[in-house]
Amino acid sequence: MGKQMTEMLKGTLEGLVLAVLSVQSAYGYEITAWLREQGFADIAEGTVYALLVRIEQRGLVDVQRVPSEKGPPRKVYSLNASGRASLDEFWVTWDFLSDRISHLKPQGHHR
Amino acid sequence: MGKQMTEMLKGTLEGLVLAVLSVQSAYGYEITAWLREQGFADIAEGTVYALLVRIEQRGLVDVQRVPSEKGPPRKVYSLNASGRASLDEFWVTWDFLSDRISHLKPQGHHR
DNA sequence: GCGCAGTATTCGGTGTCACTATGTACCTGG
DNA sequence: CCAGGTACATAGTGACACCGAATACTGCGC
Repeated sequence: MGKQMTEMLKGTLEGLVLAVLSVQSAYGYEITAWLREQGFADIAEGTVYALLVRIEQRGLVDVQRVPSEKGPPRKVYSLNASGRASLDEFWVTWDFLSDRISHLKPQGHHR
Repeated sequence: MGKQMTEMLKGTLEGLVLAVLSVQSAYGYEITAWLREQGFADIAEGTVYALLVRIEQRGLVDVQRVPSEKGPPRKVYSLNASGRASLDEFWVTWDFLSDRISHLKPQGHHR
């Protein structure tokens, strides 16, 4: 992963995960695998777990331990009301930032 | 500034500044003022100056001291070849990330 | 002439975040 | 038994934006 990507993920990775959880509950290993499929090939497992611990401690998600047939019990996270509010905020912030940045992109002005 | 914005600016602020400098050379105070006009109202002056020092040390910009009629001499930064390369990289990273994130954005109207 | 506001830059300390590296634990197949 | 996939946790590191304060140069009003 490039250094630029590492820095750019700060803040956005949390939104990304919240957005995923808003669609469907999921557990850490699953989310990591999904991110890798999406092209975040080098995302570190530890990063995702740490993020999940963080949003749990902030009360943005509810957790349920679910036994797995294939390994240790899973911690399934689901977005709660606080989490949805935080996700809404994320979209506002993202829209603002992405709007400002797109204005600066050379291709932004068409021929 | 919201905490979300603070985190999201990590990595993107540098790209933002490089993009500004690709249009025209500028000095710190000027860049800060411009950012504030663009809606980054609470951007910290110290943040911009620290960023400029950083990209100077990485050799992405050339610097020229220019006397000011209104205060102490200005440090005018201009993007060099390395800086343009780094900016190109930034756009690649940005496009990738913003593409993944936009896929997750609910385009509907339900919540 | 003196303080004050606007201009312009610098710097030490803080908190947050992604990454690295490693460890633990559970299960199945060879 | 043990190798490999599944699943989670965490101590330490580095990078970055922020805060607060300091420094310095100028022109203006009093």
